[in-house]
Amino acid sequence: MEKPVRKRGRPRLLDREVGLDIAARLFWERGYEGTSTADLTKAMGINPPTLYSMFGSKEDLYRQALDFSIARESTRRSQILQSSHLPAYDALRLYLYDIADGDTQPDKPRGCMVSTAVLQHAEENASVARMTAALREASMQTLKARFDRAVEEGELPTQTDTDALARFYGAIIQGMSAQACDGACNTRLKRLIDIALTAWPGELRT
Amino acid sequence: MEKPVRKRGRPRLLDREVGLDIAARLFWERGYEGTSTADLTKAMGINPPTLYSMFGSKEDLYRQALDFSIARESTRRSQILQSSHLPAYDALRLYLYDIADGDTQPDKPRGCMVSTAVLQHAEENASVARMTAALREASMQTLKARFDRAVEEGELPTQTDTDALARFYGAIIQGMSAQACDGACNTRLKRLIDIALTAWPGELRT
DNA sequence: ATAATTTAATATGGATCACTATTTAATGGA
DNA sequence: TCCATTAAATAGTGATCCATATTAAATTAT
Repeated sequence: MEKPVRKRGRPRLLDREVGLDIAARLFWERGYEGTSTADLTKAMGINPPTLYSMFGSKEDLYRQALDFSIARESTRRSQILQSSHLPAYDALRLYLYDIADGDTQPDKPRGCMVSTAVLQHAEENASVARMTAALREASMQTLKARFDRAVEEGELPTQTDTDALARFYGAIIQGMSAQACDGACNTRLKRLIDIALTAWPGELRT
Repeated sequence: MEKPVRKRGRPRLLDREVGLDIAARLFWERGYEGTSTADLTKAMGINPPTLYSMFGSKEDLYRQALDFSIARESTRRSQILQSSHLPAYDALRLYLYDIADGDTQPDKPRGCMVSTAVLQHAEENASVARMTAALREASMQTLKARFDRAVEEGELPTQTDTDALARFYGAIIQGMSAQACDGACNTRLKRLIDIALTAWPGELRT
């Protein structure tokens, strides 16, 4: 961790990560198409040219904001899910609870930022939609990998369709996120999770 | 059914219901914000003033297109769900399968048109979002009412939290619709449903 | 035929969209 | 001090957004 050596030239008024955090929140609340560059520059307190020199384009900024948010919070969630000393069932439960609770910041929207992002979209935004779809697919594969491990470790029946099971709990995350958009509180989301967990096909070693 | 008595004046080139069907499909694929009035007029083969004289505004058209689609297809689905000679479990299964299959028309998108509509949105579209959220809530209440009946008829335990159960299967529909947007086929959606049905807390009289 | 009625087409309005060419300001180094 | 460097601010760009005032066309009634 270097001390930020001041380069020569005019100093930046906006920290890059602060900007990404603001952008991520706006995109999360309003969606990609519902967030204008004017919204973004206003929220960041900068002028349009600054936004474009820092982040490239609206689409580039969206990618960077997603990467930044995922890197920051998905790391914790992945650790919960992959934790080697937790049975798969408990890891899944804590993983889902974490999504229901959302960030520690109270004004931050609950649910998952990518699970319902850019589902319907204008043709011109197809590339953005492909990106979010790929992130969702990756999330499904992460769940599947954990379930495959559970099969190997005898926590799930050997004939378990782990792919289908991953897409089922992926659907739960997507449904939770949709209902969070509609204002559902986290206790309500956790009731939803509790029901979803009764579909767990393996033994419960809790 | 009256024969369409020709009124005097220039005849319409576009049938109202044909226009609503075209609009519904576009809004479904691209979302409310992702569909422009230019997209709509082009697809209907009309000019902007015709669209506004027939439907009022973009938002009015969206409401009418949703009402039209719901009236046409939700009637069948409601009949499946409310069918008096079907156990609640089977009614629910057929109801969900119907959503997974989508319309008979092959090019029509699968999933539910409202379950993931206008979740994130610009502030200026808040009223549209409130409408779709209200439709989703109504759909949840429809499920809950069916489950309440199932409790009365002894198909579900008396202590069943029917509200939570309705929101769980509502989440399934939302997750299905999201995955359908990402290209999931109906057999994959049905596998998802089959897992969700294992969370059914009552007896299976099938 | 002419009028009355209804709808369609032309042409465009103001606002906002994502984005940028140019100029100005603020720093460190020589 | 003066320059090189870096970033911010000004002031827009053409395109597209939703919507409409006005005119032209197509029909029935008289």
